[in-house]
Amino acid sequence: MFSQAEENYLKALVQLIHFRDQGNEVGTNELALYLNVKPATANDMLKKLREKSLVSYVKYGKISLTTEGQKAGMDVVRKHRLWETFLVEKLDFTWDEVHEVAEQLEHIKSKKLVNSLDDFLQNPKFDPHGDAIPDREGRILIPYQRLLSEVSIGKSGKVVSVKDNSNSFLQYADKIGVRIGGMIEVAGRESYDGQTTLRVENKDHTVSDKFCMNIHVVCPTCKLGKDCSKNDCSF
Amino acid sequence: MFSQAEENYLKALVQLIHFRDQGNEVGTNELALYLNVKPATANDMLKKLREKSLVSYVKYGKISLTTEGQKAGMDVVRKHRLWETFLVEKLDFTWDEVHEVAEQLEHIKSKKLVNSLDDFLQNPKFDPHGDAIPDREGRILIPYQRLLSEVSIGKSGKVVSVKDNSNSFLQYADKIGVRIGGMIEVAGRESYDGQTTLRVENKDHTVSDKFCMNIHVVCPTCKLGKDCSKNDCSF
DNA sequence: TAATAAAGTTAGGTAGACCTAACAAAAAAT
DNA sequence: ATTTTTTGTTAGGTCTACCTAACTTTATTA
Repeated sequence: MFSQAEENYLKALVQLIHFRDQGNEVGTNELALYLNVKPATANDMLKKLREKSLVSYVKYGKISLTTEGQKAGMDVVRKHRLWETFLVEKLDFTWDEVHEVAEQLEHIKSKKLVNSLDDFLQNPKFDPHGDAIPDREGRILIPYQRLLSEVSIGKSGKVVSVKDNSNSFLQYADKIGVRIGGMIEVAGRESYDGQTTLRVENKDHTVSDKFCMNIHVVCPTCKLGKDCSKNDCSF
Repeated sequence: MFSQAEENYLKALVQLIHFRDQGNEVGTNELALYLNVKPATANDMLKKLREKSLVSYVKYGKISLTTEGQKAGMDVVRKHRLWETFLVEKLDFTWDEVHEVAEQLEHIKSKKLVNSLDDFLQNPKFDPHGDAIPDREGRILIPYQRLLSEVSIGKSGKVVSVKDNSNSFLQYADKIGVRIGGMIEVAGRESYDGQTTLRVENKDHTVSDKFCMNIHVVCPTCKLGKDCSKNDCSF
């Protein structure tokens, strides 16, 4: 079994290496920044994880996860996202309240618990933020998604996830009716600065390009699969 | 907030001081034994808890909890028992599988989580072992209960709790149909060695006195309250 | 390409929670 | 009431996960 700290590093590496749109190279500094520790600390831990064959990297080189390390990290992500789903669906937590608690719950060690919880929630494929939940083997479904900032004028998308998890962002999104599973139409976009007019629940809101770059949407007709273009796709 | 270790000590002290039938005096050695640590370790922690005004004791003297310490310990017990209830009722864990996982879950820090869970479970008063669940203020209902070994021949009792939580005991109890909430009739008892014949679900089982001393039962007609004798009590 | 900046590493140090071994006080037994 | 046993305490050490400060390597840029 892994310590809580080890699990945090493995999860962080999975997120930085596998769950990012571009730039899947990770360094000590970036990892440290992500985990709110100092580079020296991250470096210590990387050596420890290398000893345990969970990561592979050479001095001054880039970091990658071994198969075993990736599996372990995925498992933490799986638990985190299942607990988030539980909190929202069963205990009526709101979208922006779950993260902190899930950070603790993800470290509970019990295979039976995770799998029972999965069944209890009816094996959800996506969590309340719209992120994919890895299955027992660490596999995830990858919806064909793009940033709201890249959706053409006049087209619509269904919100599947957000990149920013800060309270200020989540509350703002919530206020203008932007939530996971909801539809957004791009009514207009200013070429000068990317200011974008969104139509949400029949109301228009003008938001910044920055805001749009934090929201992932999928084509509402063909949510899954990479062959989206074959259908009469919204994008 | 308290560390996980601190919480464990506070919980242990609550159990040893308040949740025991007799001998509510606790010493360093006993506490250490209970927590599977060495006396020196327990002593270190006691000094730390005294610093924080959670326990009060003098060198070589007996240990007691301050009001604050008792509240904190009760809170851990509350969480432990709520999670056990959740595991059994919602995730179909069995009686003897819950303890280990609840030991981890009890340390999750979120008032909202505990109270939501409490509501989700419909504010249970007793956990799957039949132990009382403290409420938000740390209060518990005390059922008028006695040991099965003290129930007279011919009388019946409803099982409310067990003292032994070892797997061997729990599995044995389960095998002969003894479970929380179930009825047991004392059909006979050998005065020589206390061998007792129990009638459970219309079957008779002969068990040892030791076994009976681990089971708490309440009068089935007047479960709560100390004024049991007023009614036509089964005992 | 040499100077500067950024990224990564090492050495040595702290706090928490545990340990062993030696010792002191209190309780029990002779 | 003295010895023995039990119980409790102290001192000093380990391991984990963090830290700072100093240093080295790699990358950037002038």
